[in-house]
Amino acid sequence: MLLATTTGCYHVPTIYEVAERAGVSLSTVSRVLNGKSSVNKALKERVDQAVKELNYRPNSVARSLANSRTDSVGVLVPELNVPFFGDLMQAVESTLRAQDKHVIITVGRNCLETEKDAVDFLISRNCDALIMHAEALPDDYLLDLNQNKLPIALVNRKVEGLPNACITLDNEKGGYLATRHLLELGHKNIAYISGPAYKADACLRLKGHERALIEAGLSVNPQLVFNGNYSEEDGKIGLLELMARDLPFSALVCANDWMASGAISCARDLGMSLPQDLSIVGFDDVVFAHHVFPRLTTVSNPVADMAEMSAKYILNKVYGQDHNVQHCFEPSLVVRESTVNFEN
Amino acid sequence: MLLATTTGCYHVPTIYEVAERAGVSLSTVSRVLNGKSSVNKALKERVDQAVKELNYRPNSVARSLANSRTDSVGVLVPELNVPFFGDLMQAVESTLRAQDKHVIITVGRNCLETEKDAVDFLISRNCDALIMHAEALPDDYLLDLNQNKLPIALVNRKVEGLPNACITLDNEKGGYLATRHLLELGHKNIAYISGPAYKADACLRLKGHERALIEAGLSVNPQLVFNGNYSEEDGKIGLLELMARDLPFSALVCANDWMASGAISCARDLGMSLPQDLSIVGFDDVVFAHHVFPRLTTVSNPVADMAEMSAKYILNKVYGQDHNVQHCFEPSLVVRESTVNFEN
DNA sequence: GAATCATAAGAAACCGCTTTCCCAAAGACA
DNA sequence: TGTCTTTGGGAAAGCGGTTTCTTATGATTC
Repeated sequence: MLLATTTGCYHVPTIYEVAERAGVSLSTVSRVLNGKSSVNKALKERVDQAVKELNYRPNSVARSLANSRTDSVGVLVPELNVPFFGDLMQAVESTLRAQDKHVIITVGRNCLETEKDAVDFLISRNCDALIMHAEALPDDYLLDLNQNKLPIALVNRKVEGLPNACITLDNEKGGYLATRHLLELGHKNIAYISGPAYKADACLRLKGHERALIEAGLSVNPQLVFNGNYSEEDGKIGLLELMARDLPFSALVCANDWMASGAISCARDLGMSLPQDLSIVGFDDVVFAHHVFPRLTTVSNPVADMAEMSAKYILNKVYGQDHNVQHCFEPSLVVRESTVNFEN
Repeated sequence: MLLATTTGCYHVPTIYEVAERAGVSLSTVSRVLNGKSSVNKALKERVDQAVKELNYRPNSVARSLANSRTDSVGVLVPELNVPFFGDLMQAVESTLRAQDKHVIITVGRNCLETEKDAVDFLISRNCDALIMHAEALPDDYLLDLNQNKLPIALVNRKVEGLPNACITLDNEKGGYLATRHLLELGHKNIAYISGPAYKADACLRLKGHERALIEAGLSVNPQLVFNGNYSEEDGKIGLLELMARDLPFSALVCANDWMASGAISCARDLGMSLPQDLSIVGFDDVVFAHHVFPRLTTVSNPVADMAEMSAKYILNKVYGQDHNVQHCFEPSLVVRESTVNFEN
């Protein structure tokens, strides 16, 4: 408990008061607290005792000023109210807080200006490092940041020149798994709604899809691919467009769960019965994937693991800890009820 | 741009260097920067010029130490990866950041110990104030905090003795709206899956439900009420239990969307066709409410507005700003496809 | 027993900024 | 013109720690 004073305010004890109570100098107190230098056992005990009696807690601001470390890590995510990024933050926050670091979270909104703003803001708060899920910032910018001695970790993004900072998913394999699953169910005509072509993950997922087709001896037909922008709306538009092209397909891979959800709504609106008329696979396995009907078969994206790893990387890099760091993660297939054997 | 030095490191300019370059003392620079005291116009211009040339940014840590304000607000939410709290954080973060404050986010996990831990942590980071969606912390604890001169704002919670700090929803009205909607559709036998009885919002929602029934001249039958814990699982259990009681009901109100989603899955597993066999209303209108099938009719919870308001309250209270603060918010009905006229 | 060397604790500088205190210059007034 | 206020800027004292530098003490060596 803090000590009440007559003002009704609560006085926060300083290191001076601890030193006085313990009858030592404040440098000794500091040494005891940080344990970096050896201190006589008797003195140490007196200090510990005083700390306990006063319920002393070092002032984190003063400490930061003195050793130019804030014990804070800036986090940049596109949105806060999207479960995928929620998982990311959850993992980062708990990993760092367990080591007494804290996170300062900012939002980038997939917009270059907002992301730059956010990074400026984090820099102005003297963050020791940055963990980012950056969508719009160009590679050069990230390289610059890092060269300015601000350690960064990038989740879900690969930047040439920053091999260590990047924690990524094997997106190609994910795309491959999704399509191979459908092939194994007997589907031969598989449509694909991709993410935007300028995003590396979208390209890799598509590439994996194509590899699966080729391995199965099938041809890749660009007419069966639609380029969306990862939004629910584009799932709808994509399905309509693909159907308008008049090529038959019995299954559909969507490059994320949002588009899959949009496609499902759309299919139902068109009077199709799912999954019999159309098998659908998503990607990411976000929270709501099992809320959609039929429950979505999808590729899990271990974003929480990746986020935890990014935090560990920072703990190593900035705070001298020693965790094992894995840079590339494997996706896996989660089979639910939106895919079914091809019947014909 | 920062200035490169020969070490490859980047030197961050201090207020001394600004003063030197402008040919004034550092107190003058400080005065110009904070604008609290009048400064000769010519000097001010020289300082501004120097600031620009050096790309000077005040060190936030040193500033905090000197004026014992960190310009940071601690935020406590139960989970990060739940859209409802995502909305809350999004609103708080953007409102505060627009005023150059930052948020430090911590997670409480609906657990007393974790919540206390989180608050301790936030206090140790010298937050200027706390915004909380506290689930487990008792009222006394919150009163204590506030009396210790740490301003707090409570979202979605009413604590006697802290009338100003509480930003709440009219839950009673929400429960009323949900049930009245069903009554207007002709339903007479309406079951209810409640949240835990120890939560004030759950009780109020139930009370609203009962008021609607009474206003319609119907009786309140406790046999048609099940007490859940707001989890998806309890939506399932609740529906099964209610059906086992063998009283007919054509509609169901769930005290939140998660339980509604659970009930929907369960109903479908039981072979019911929705919404014909059972109309279901949720509460909160979380992101996935329109992903479930049938799309969920629910009561919207303006959590983002409430969160923004809590941030404004703190801006007023701690940072001397002057926003209008509204303490009680109104829910509204969102009609989708999970409710339908009672046919018989 | 004197000289050498660790070891540990205290004194003081420092981190970068705010703010009080003080004094000089300028304006107001008689 | 001389005194009294204002006004505005500089010097310096914190804010609460860390860390370097210095010195006192006791242990080790010859």
